[in-house]
Amino acid sequence: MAQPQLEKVYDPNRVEDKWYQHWLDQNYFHVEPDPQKKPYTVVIPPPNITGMLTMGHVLNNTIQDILIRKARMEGKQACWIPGTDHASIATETKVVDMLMDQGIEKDSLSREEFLDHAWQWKEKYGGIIIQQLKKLGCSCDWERERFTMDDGYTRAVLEAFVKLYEKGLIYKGHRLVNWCPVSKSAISDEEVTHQEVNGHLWYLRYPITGSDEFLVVATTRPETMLGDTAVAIHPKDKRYKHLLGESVSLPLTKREIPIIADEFVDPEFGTGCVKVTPAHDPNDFVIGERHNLAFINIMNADASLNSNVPEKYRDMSREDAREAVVNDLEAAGLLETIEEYIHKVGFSERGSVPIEYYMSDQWFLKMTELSKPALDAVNKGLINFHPTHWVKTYNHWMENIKDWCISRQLWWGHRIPVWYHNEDPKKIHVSLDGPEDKENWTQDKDVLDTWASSWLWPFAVHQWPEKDHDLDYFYPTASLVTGPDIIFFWVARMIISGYEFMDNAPFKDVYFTSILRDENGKKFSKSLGNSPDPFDLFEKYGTDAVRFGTMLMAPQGLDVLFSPKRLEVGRNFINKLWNASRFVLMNVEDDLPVLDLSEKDLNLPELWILSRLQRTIERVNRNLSRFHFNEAAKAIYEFTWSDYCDWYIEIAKTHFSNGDKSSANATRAVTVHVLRKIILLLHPYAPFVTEEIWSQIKNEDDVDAIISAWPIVDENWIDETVDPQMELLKGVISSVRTIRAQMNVPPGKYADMIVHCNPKQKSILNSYSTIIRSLARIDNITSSEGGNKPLNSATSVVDGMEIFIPLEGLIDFDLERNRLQKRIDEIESHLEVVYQKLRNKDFLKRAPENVVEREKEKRAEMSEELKKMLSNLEMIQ
RNA sequence: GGGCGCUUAGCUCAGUUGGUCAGAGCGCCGCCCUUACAAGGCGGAAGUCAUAAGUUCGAGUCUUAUAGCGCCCA
Repeated sequence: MAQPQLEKVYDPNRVEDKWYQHWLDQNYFHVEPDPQKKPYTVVIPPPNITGMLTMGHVLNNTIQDILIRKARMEGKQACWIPGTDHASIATETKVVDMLMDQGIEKDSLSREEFLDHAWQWKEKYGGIIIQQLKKLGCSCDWERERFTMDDGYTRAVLEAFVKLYEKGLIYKGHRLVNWCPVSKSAISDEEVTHQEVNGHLWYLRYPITGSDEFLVVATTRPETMLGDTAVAIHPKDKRYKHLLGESVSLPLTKREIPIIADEFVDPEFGTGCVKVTPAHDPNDFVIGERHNLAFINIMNADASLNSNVPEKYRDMSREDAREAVVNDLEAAGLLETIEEYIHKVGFSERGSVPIEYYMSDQWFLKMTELSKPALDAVNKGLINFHPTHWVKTYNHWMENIKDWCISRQLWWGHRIPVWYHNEDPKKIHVSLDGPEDKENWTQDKDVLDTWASSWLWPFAVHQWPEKDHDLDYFYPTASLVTGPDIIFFWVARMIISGYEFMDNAPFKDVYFTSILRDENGKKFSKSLGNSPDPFDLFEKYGTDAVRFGTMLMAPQGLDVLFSPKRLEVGRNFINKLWNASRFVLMNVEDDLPVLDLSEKDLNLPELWILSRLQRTIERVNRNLSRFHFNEAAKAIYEFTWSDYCDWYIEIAKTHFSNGDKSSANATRAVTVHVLRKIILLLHPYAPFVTEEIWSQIKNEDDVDAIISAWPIVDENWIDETVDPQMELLKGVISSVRTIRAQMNVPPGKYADMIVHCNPKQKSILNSYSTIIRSLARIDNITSSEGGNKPLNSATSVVDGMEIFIPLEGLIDFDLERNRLQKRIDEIESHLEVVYQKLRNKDFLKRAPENVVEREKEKRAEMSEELKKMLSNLEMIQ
């Protein structure tokens, strides 16, 4: 026997970096177009350069790695294109904070100076997450790494803008937009999240001009009253109808504002009178346009109040202004009452503060026409969502799509390629390189929304819009793996841009991952601090275990309650596999058996495990092809642990020790063969440990696991007849073990077994008696077709066979009676169900024949077992 | 208000097109350091498949309603 070449416990730290470096050295991850081979492309959802690896990234990128590694093993040109995105708002915020720490105000810098700092920051920190993806084992084609602000990519982004502008799809508008006071920029509808907050409803009295009376309006935002330009009532509201055409005197200001009627007003809300602030509320904006009201912007970019409000309130923050306004109104006796009020407030996703609605000049992209081919593609099945239920969400958004505000008041990003003539700003120039006489023009100060660059990702990672061999070969991509939280931000828009610019879908399948939550169901988030650091987990369990464990616990389409404890399953499995491999290596001769299995005369356990292996390969492939990663993982897990380790290897031990060289060698060959297939099936999930084990068990001239041929089903090894035979063997062994355990037979004591069975069963038992003796700890096996039942025995019935274990002196008859009675009750209740079906004439008439047949068999089998159990019980009464 | 999803063992979840006596991991109970693995082995206990009705010969699975929970959109 060879010495074990593997350590007793798997040590991930010893092998992970070694193999990753080896793969890089061999350049396995890089591919070039090869017309002889099929491409399989995945583009990474580019992580943000400010980002650090989270468990969400682990989940997402492990899945992509699984797809890519499998495709590579299948001999495809598997290309996983990595990269990062520049994240305008997030990065600019980081850089501004960093400068602040150095005592530098952003406003004191020129745009160029600021961008210098930003690029420096990017060089320093922007690559961290890429390094982290390498630790995770991602087999990306690093030679193709892209960044959304690379020169080439930038050209693509600007080119797309110009093309859309020239088609008349981009326009500039003075509109009310979502405004983030922290970033001091517009943000898109998708970047606003609505949350319920406990607020108040303030009832304010507005004096009616020329009267002693008041009109009372209710508002959640009293400070905005400084920008009111009307009070509105419902046209049919009898309470107020007589006031139409009158005006009120707006408190705290000296302005007279009209009382108007508008259908939009809900007479049930508050008093039925609403204040109208057209420059700060989307509904009021519409009313303002309808009634030609004044639009008074009362805020600065940071949401402090501007010079359009009375001096007293100028430069106050909106929070301070609210307090001051309420106090002053109260002092003036104009505050009627305050109610507790729960309402939804829009928050800036980045700034985590309530957004403002803010009037400003912004660039918009018309979406309605653009979205049509993308909507069709998904509904016609040209693009498949997994799970499919996301289609409805997609459709709903696409069918109600609004124009996209693509400008951002930031410096870090793609500067909008629009120039205004210095003499006449109405004259504009839109092009990639700008006007020739640049000195007469001024470029737009704003940059584009980051998503307006990443929506081009599947083709802009190549040389688009240049003619490009790589683009031709690698586009469209195969699958996209991403979180459902960015279905609108990114997925929908990529599909739109794919059809607009490439006239083709960017991918065929979209897999939406689970959302990870903690044990209490809270979404992992930075602000809650409930997100585990993946590197702690890699350290504790090993990267493969984290990958495999995560895949095992991530169901399709549902959220995952993640807990590090659940990764123990993964770690234990990796360790189990490791030790099984150790065992195999300890039991093969110095040179591994090179055997042509088809020439061997194999025994039942060998035929069985090979047949089970085919079923497992089939199950893994089927589930991977339908993106059920957890079920494929489970198939590998169950086969390896339950079939291979618990049964086959235990059986193999008896062959290794019983001296028959030819059968031992056949067993060795099968043992190694099956293990190799397991290793290859598992490789995409757990690349490091499998490559390590593979290096020990492969044939000398075999290539590395990462490029070995992916296992496919070999029909020759599927044998329908071996399963029932093996089940018989396993059933006998299990049932003896159960008797032993329940009768407290000491593990070291071997018992005898007497079996009453049919000739066929007898033949199986005789052929494999060594196995039974070893696994069930039996001395002598006596089998006959019937005869006297041995006394003082524990009994059980397996597949019609009666098993007797004589336990003179050891048997506790009370225990045994209870045991038998319990089983009898069980059979009787099941049998009753079967009888009910078979008594039902409709069942006999309408159910398919094989189903009826099966019920009849069950009736026969269970009646037989019941009869035997009853008579055995009788014996010990 | 509209949409989507979920409810199966103490916990976390599987469960293909309706048809084995409903499964796994963790936890729990008993025995075992059996020369790959105690991160292990063997055995065991544990479920009215949320509730109600319907379709069907037959429902965890299909339909409808109800309740509870979660998410998205307005």
